[in-house]
Amino acid sequence: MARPRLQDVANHAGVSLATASRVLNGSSRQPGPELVERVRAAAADLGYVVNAQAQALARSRTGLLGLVVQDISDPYFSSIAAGAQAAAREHGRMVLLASTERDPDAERDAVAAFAAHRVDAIVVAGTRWSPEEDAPVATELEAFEAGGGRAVVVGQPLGPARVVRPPNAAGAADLAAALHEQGHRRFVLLSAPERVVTAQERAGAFTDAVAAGGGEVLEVIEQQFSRDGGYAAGDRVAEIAREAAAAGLDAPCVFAVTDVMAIGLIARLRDLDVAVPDDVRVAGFDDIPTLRDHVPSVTTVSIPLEEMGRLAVAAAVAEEGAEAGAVVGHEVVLRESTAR
Amino acid sequence: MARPRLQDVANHAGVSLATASRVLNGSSRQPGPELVERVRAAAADLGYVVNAQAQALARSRTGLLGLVVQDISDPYFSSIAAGAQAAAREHGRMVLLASTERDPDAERDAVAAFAAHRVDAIVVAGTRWSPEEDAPVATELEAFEAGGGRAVVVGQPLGPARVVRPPNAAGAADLAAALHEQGHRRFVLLSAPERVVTAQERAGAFTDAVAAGGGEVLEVIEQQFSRDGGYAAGDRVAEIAREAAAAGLDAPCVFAVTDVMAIGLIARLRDLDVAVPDDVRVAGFDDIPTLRDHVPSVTTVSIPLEEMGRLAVAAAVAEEGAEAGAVVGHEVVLRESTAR
DNA sequence: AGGTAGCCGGAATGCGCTTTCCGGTCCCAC
DNA sequence: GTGGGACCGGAAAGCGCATTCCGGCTACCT
Repeated sequence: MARPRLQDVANHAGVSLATASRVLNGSSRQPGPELVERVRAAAADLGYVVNAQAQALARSRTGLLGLVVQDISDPYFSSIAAGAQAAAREHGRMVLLASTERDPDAERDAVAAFAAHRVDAIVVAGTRWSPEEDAPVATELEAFEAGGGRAVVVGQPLGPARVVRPPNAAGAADLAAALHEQGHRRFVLLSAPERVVTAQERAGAFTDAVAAGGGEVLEVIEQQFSRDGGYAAGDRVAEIAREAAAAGLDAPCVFAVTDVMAIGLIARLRDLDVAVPDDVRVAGFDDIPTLRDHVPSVTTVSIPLEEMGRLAVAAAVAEEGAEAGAVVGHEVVLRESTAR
Repeated sequence: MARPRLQDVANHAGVSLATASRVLNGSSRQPGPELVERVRAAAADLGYVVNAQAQALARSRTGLLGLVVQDISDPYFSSIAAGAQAAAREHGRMVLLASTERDPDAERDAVAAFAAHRVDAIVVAGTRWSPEEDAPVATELEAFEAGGGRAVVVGQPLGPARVVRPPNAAGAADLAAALHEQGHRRFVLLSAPERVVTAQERAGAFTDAVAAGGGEVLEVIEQQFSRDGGYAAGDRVAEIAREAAAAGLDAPCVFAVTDVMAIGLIARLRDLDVAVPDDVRVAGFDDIPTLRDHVPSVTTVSIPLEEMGRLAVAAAVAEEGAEAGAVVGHEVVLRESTAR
């Protein structure tokens, strides 16, 4: 028993294919009420399920939305994905997902695969890399838009894509100002390799703001952009803290460019019996959901992850005339980890 | 400039449509090397991108995999999704994602939408509900398999689907045994409404094992199957703990049927100045990634979430002959939260 | 040398649906 | 009573591709 086709429904209802199509698939032109009824009944009778593939081919619109994230199991991305998914559902779109394990090549492959599936729009979420590494994805997106698709990126500009920008610079600057307000002056920067643009944006703005406030960045530690990177930085941070204590100086304040690094760092410091915030202060960035129940509670910059996902989808499905970029707010949240 | 079609490539290369198709789309029949070269060059020249929709229609296979989860921002599901995504990529499949906000109706809608998109297989991850609530999804899956698709569920049996079963009963029993071994005898069960089958499986097996060991379940608290549910249970747990202390009894041990509830509970207990594990012990279930850095570290049952996602995809893409269900291991992990 | 098996390209069909166009009705206005 | 809109149902032409035949060759076997 093969799946019934629209033609079968039409036959069963004693109408033409065109009429059946108009009844069942949201055409602007609706046949007379009696026929509508007959077609509906026939469809129900046969258990007809429309073939979206065939529809897409005929309409040359798929109603599909491609979402590329760098690691779907990372709370940063799964929050964005949740927002995007919800918005897509509201707009009647389906989401094709790709998780790239933070590999720019996989990012390009994902975009290419989405293009092959003729998704109506592609959302790429996550930090940009070096211009060389970004180039292939950018080219792919270029081709995609040339073919009539729309590209949106959550992060930094990439090729022709519209941009939803996390408030990296503003957030980091405000964080620096708030910490200054609290009396912190001696900072350590826990950042990521230069190619990670998000880390650079946050670190750069933080450094500038610290300098402007008359503070000092004692050292920049460069580590992986992950929980384990933060953990790995723990030993060096512990040393710095001990030197400060020995010299009778104020405990240093570490700005980890992302919450997951801050969490990893604190875990290592705990292993090493370095107290937070007594021996060293720690601040992060993102305010990921799991941070809420962390001990000690962690100072961070809260950014609306789900909303960013929603905004990206909104930009992706918006009518031609719609605006280009979206700005989102942020909020510095001071918690125990930087208490004096 | 419209997108080039295969026909354009064929013309440009001076060959027939059939030949171009055979060259570019992994046909078993490969034309002569000279033609292959010409077609390749023409495709590159024109920037040809195959139309997966048209392919799907012609082949009547889409290469799509539908993944239904109950909340993509929940680490339980995002871990499963990560495994599923990785496996899908290895198998050359694309993933269509739906997140249902734990609504059985949305679950059914998602399955129906996937069926309309003619995905080759559907994976539904998450606890089952009451038989009445499950029925619509089950019916939908039934129809889907009748139409030639394959259904896999991660959780409990549902309609005709193959099952990847989390070791709920075995894990909970082993946890009870391990806690008994540690000397715990007085337990409190923090469970979820009866309709949440996963919670019932864990709670049931735990209760049985406690009874078998000569322990006692003092009380069953029923709350939402979420972090906030755990938080809400905090007040009652605190009371129980205080009564125990007043009566000079051993501090009770709470088994929260999922880690996120355990985390919420501990958060509330901290607010109330009830010490874990001194005043009350807490154990969870799942060993979600974020648990690693929780303070106090939490006793739990570790289950291989990513692997479950992979297994589900493997079952979904397996050849006809392949086996039905998959079993996964588990491991009780004793940590500070239940230390005596 | 004759015959046949095996290849190779290409024409043509069809996957399931949307949509344009067309001819036919009905009704209203003049 | 007639002409003209407005509407309505259906035939047919694609949407872009895979794949089945089919006719023509070559190479090999006898």
